[in-house]
Amino acid sequence: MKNESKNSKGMDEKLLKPYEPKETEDKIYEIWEKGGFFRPEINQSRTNNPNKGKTFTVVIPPPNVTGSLHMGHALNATIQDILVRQKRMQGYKTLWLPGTDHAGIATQNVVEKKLKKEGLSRHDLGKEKFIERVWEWKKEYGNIILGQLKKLGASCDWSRTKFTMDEDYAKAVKAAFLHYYKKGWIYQGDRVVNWCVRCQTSLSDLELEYEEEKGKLWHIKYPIKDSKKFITVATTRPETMLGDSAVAVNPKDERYKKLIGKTVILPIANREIPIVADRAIEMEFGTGAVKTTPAHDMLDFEIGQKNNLPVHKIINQFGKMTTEAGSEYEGLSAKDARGKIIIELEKLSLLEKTENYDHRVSKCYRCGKVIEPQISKQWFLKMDELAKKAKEAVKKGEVSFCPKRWEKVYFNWMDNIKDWCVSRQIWWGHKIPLEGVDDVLDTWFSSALWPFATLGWPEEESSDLKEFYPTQVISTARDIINLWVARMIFSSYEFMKQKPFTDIIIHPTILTKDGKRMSKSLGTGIDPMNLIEKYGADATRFGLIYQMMGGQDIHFSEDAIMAGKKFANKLWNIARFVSGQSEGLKPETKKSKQDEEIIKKLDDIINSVNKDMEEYKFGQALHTIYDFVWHDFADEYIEYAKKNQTDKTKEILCESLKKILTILHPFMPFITEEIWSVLPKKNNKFQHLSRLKLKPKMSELLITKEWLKQ
RNA sequence: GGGCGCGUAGCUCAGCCGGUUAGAGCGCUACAUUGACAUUGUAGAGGUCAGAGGUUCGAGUCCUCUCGCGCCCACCA
Repeated sequence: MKNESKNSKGMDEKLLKPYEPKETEDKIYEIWEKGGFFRPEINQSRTNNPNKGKTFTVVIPPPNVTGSLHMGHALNATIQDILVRQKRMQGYKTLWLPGTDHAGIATQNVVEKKLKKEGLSRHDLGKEKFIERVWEWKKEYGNIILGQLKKLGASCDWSRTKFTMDEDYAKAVKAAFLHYYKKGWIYQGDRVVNWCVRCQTSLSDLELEYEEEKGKLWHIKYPIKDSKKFITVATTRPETMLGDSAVAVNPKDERYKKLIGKTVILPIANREIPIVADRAIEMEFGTGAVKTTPAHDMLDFEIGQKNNLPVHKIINQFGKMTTEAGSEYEGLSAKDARGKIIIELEKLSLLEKTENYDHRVSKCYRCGKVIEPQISKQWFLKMDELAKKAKEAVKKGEVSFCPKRWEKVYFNWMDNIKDWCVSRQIWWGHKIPLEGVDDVLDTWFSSALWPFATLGWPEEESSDLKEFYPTQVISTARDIINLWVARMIFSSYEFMKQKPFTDIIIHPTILTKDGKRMSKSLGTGIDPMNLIEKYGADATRFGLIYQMMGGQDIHFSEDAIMAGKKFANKLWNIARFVSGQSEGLKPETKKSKQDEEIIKKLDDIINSVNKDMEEYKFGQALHTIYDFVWHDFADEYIEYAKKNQTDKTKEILCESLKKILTILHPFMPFITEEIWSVLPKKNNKFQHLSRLKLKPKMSELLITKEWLKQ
């Protein structure tokens, strides 16, 4: 940059012996950010650009404001950064739009926990004060994760950072809801929903977690009216029998065929209930006869509707028995009620047998409490029309999953789609914009609008929306394919009349070395910030991508990050050698066999890397660069060039290094930029590698003639 | 009950459309080295490519089955 001092060997003193990422990364990031290199208005300033006028847009999957960067984020951010940096260099007007999600339940829980330490509950504060506290919390901690992304080198346009509760974003949410409402697709209904008694809200099926639990299967005899016979039902939740409205059997079941239509005396409650037929009943399970509790089970609710059964809500929103459960039980917890029921049944000799039975229990994904399914009034969005279009989009290939196999997960969900329960009973979120309704919307309702609401929708005149929509790529984790990706797709077709993005990259899941899930609570997680601290951001990015092969899950090994650090050092020393060697060169104009070979090899690997990048095979691409740089360029050619110090080898060394830096830059942006900054350049237009513009194929560098020759 | 992925060196993984002595990183062994780099170089040890059968002139590579591991979906009460 400035007049560098040279030592006696002609080597830049700037290039210290070992590479120290700490000394360069923050400094370089500041240069990029201050220079506005990540802003599309600035990053496409060249005139002779073959991709002029073309945009490339990626919106980041907005991390929850509660979160801090985990390995999955780090991998995903690196993937996106590689993509946008490459496209930027290729001359696309490139926008990577960052932001955060208000994450209704998650954030509310975090703030509630904090209040608890002060001995307060949210009810002590009241709704308004509580929401104020959440905003305060968001102000203080909500952007931590964005700062961490910067440390990783993410080249987002921070001037366009969005939050799903921003004022303009709230307008978009409101507009979207009212649009559906006017269309008649929003309705209120009584449904059995997954109810979390702790969070006091309904949850969608996708917001549940399942846990295998050792339980029991109780076989209970229900007396048949005007007979001495019984019909035995099997249940894991005997306490719900107080709310039974029927016994259901499969119409094909020979054992029970004759009983269909008969009446049963429900024990304890002493109610008369019918035996009904339903094809959904599995004959093989339990006794093949199922007690039907419409208020507390989804399937039972449906059977109830088909058969016009009364609904007895016997458990309330706090998980306590209601008046309808009978005076003996009112006020008891469901668990206590169960114990009491069992004793009672034993007294009545109606308990036929008890089996051990392991089954999956659904739990709240945020607080882990057992879900209490119960009937409640909720708002729903009709899904049939929306799902149809979204399905077609993927079928027709307008939108594609990469790797393709993930589309199965999507289709499977779309084929079995149910109306979306969009109301939640928490306080932190977008209010449902209807008179007298104080529920809020499911967080994912707002996330579903992310690709266009961040660009200015519903303002028709938004220039960003016109210029940067639709986006090209979304990159995300598999577990939100349906929760988020599917919903963005149908939202976009509904509101924008077009696809939200073309390619959906589903990145690998990062597991521990022995294939276990990384989780904070299990203590198996690794904090990427520690890796950056220890090895540098470039090395961390390298290590993550280096392990990303074949679209499979990554059994994370820190060795790969270490290899990244070593590789950075290797590159650093290659640069020291290339920039240092300048005196006592023999004149030579002809290329030797070795010269020809290395030039060809480099051009070959650049083509191969470009091809892999187009197919999002980032791991393969990085392996190719690594192998070439270390083994072909350093081990072979540099050793050759040491023995043949000529004008020619010097020239080839310089040209090759510049090409290497260019192709490696999206992967390891800091060190490549740093080395670039100290290489002699004729024209200061090419001061920063991040602003370099290339032809689509990197092997044909736009400005080869101008800058390759020194 | 459906669906998906994986089983190749001690560990983490490459090996594309099937083709000569199966590769890398880390680890291990021996040697080298004050002029790019010990965060290095050279050489080396280490694999019946989960198992069985099949297709083929020829199979980690394609087909079938078996075993083992992991994940996802579904209203088995």
